[in-house]
Amino acid sequence: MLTTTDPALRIKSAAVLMFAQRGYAATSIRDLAKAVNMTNAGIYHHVASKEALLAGLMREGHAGLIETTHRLLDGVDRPRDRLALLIGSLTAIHALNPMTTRVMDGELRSLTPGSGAHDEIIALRDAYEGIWRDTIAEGVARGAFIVANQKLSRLALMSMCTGTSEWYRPDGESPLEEVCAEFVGIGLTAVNADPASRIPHLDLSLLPIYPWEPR
Amino acid sequence: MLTTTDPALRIKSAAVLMFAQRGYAATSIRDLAKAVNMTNAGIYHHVASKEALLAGLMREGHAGLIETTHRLLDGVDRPRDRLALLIGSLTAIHALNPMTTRVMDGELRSLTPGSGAHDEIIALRDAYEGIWRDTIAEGVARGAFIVANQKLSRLALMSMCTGTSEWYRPDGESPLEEVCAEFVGIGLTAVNADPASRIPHLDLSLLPIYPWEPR
DNA sequence: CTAGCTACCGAACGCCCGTTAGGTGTAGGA
DNA sequence: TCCTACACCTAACGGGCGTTCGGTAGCTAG
Repeated sequence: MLTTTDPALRIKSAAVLMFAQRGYAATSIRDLAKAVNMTNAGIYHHVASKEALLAGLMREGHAGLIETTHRLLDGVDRPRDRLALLIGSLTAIHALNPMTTRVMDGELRSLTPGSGAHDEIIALRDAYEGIWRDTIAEGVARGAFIVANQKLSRLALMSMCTGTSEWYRPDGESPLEEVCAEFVGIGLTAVNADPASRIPHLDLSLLPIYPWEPR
Repeated sequence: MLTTTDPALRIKSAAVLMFAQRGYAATSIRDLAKAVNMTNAGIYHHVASKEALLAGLMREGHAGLIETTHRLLDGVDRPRDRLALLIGSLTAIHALNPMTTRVMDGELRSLTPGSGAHDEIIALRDAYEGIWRDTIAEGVARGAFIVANQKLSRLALMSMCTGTSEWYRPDGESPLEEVCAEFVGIGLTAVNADPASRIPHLDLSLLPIYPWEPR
């Protein structure tokens, strides 16, 4: 329950929390309504359907991730620096928005296959993965990375980053900067990138905290 | 739908498939019954409840993982070798049993909190994580590993391994041996283990394929 | 031939689901 | 003062849910 006045945002906030914790299928409109002090019918004044609510969260989530990533990488040329920013930002966004990213990463199966929303989210996810794919391919082509299998390396690194939303706690023992630095270090050595030269600084304040992410 | 004659096993097999693909909450007993050519009532001759079915899969899954791990590590003394076996086996078990491991990793939230089953699975999961924790701590204590933060390194590596169940395909471009070798390499360099000495061989045929894992 | 067991089925129980139709109250502008 | 727009409500719809009860068909042992 958030202190925002905008009811649509309060609904999104409660929804992303419950979808992340119990799962979409296990969350009823009535549960959601109770969390924002409405009746089930009241929800439908702000939301077309339960599935449209999920689709909206996932669409805006992915769009924000892609937009932020393009902004961060803009003007960065060296593959090693680009990969460092990809690893750091994906990790940090998962740490800063655990509920939203859990829904983004885990609830694709809850969108009706073949519906426009389903295809749209898949396209967004593929677009994001394409940035990683291209970055690694470019690094290998330029001789900046040496890997046995590009796809394997990418999947290993992305799993490591996305896993962050499952365990990171802001009041835990390791500050976010340390997590990102550690993961960037692991990632760069995993692709045999030059370990000597400086790693570009990642300004965490440039990363999105989704307005509906529960506080 | 499996060709086994044992109906209890056919139910487990269909259940783990549907739980992994749609999620526990989105799978009904009637769906499950249809998949094994029974009526909903017929299921209850073999299973006490829907939740007991999930709990059984998770309990036996974790128990098999822990038992296999202890067997693999038995007699292996050097932390570097132990960690290599942990990484390789966790990766391979996720690749060989994608449905079971997805349920094990993702459906803990579907067990009623405070129920015996819920606490039991948490204890099993903690026991398994303890093996990793102890291995890394021992390696650091003995000077075999150098890490900034033990918990961070463990979580990064385990996320990488468990992610395998989400993307690995037996008919894909990389054979399982390559995946394991690659991940072991990434993991050992992540903890700054001695990169020179030989990595112990992991016999994939020693790893469990759960009898209910769909084929 | 019968008794008992296993493996089911048909029908129903009470409950909860997503969604909708139609109404109510309130706030702000003309 | 009336009007419109918004933000919600009560009540209900058809349907699916997990689960249970009371069977029944088929097999095996005595």
